[in-house]
Amino acid sequence: MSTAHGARARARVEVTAAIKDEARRQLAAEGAAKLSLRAVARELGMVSSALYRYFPSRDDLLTALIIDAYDSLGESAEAAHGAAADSGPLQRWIAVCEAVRGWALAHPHEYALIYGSPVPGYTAPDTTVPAAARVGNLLLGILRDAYRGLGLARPPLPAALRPEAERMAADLAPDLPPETVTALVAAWAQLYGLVGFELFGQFNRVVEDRETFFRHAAGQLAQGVGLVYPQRGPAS
Amino acid sequence: MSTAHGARARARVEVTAAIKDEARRQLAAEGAAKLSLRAVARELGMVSSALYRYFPSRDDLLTALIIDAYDSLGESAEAAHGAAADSGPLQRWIAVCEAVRGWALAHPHEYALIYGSPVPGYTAPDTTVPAAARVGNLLLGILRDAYRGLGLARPPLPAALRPEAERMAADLAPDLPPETVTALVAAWAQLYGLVGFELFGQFNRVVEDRETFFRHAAGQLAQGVGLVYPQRGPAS
DNA sequence: TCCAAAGCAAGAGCAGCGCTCTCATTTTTG
DNA sequence: CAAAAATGAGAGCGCTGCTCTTGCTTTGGA
Repeated sequence: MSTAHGARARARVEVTAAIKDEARRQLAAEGAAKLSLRAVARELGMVSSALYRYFPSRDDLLTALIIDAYDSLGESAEAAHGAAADSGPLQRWIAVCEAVRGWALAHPHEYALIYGSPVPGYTAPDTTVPAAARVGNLLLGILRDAYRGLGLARPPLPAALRPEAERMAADLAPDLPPETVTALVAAWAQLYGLVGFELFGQFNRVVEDRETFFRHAAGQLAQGVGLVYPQRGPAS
Repeated sequence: MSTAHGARARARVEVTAAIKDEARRQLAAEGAAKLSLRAVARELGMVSSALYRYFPSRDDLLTALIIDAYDSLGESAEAAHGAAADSGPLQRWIAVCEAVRGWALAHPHEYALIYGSPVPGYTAPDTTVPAAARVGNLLLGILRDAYRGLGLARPPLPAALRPEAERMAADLAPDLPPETVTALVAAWAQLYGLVGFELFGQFNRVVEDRETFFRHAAGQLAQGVGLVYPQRGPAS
């Protein structure tokens, strides 16, 4: 159905892909701010106006790149998780965290695109949500496995936060304790704080051995979500 | 000396301030990417080329705004810390964290400017370092007080990280244990992860009661640096 | 099979941008 | 008081995102 509509449709997906490829190259080389539709068109041997047949605006091109970046990051994390499938939850947690960091260091501009300052006036369409959730779901899965296996330590929860914690748990993982889900959301944000600080230069002149530092911090995050010092989990 | 050089020098600082004020207004209104020298000049009733007598480039204007933003954030944090001066270290820690979050929510574009994706090709000059360090120094001071008073729990440190931890401690706070300094650096990055995720929309459809969530998370960070469950500190 | 409809590339053009250069005017300084 | 420095205005260069019109090609129904 999607590939049957003749030469024209096939050419369209090819050109679309070529535009995204060239845009990604410019993004990696110069950053999102210097991504220019005209430059992309020039490099592809087309005139700039022709490009608008494929992406109605520069922001739409960026949106496409954002979704691809989320997916690329998600794939990296999932691959790392798969490679550590035989290890314990703590090792898999750390493997995923390190995959996120590794991908970010390898694709700094794409990371900045998805986790840095949002483009002004630009709000990510709902299309990006599933791709953006992949890493979170991966971490959630690790916690689920651990919860059903060895059990999870349950970080204490202040009374004021309990309603919100139960709401989040109902939304994200009804089979996990609210304490765990809340701790995961916090750890998730904190993970990106660590990666972002390293990537955006905030660790310059502060942290030198960043690899070791990050591995340790990832382990601390794991402890925060109850992955360390496991105890028998209470009945769900 | 600095104000004595006649009307021209006085006019210069006034015009410089006016430019920065107008630029800050546009920054708050539209974000850094849409900050235009021409628009600033237009609003000030001058021609765009005249503006280059005060800021040699758009990036230099941004640098000035960055330093101001760091200082504004630092002042907010210090004020909050001062207001909580009579409270215990944990309360002061949380007060500073909440001040950071509050400032970020009140000045989202300025926060994005200093803690979001760096401007492409732009590397912050060393001028920004002291201003950028103010919040960190504040948190460090809280830990120092606690360490000298009730004492701090000392988070465990893996052997692989010990050399780096000792180096960081020697650089940042030779009077504090390496475990504490390492934990602080991590908590510092994680704090900005939490703030950034909320600010940049990553918590949309995930966290609703963000105030309560953040307060809890800040308390968890405090625990991570040893501020909770204080025990008699060992000899320094 | 033919023809209207739709898809597409190209070019010209608009308004805006950062930035540079020149020129006249004003203030400061030796 | 004259030389030097600072300042503002204007024109202009090359770039940007984006729109509109003009022809050409592919497509799908009669």
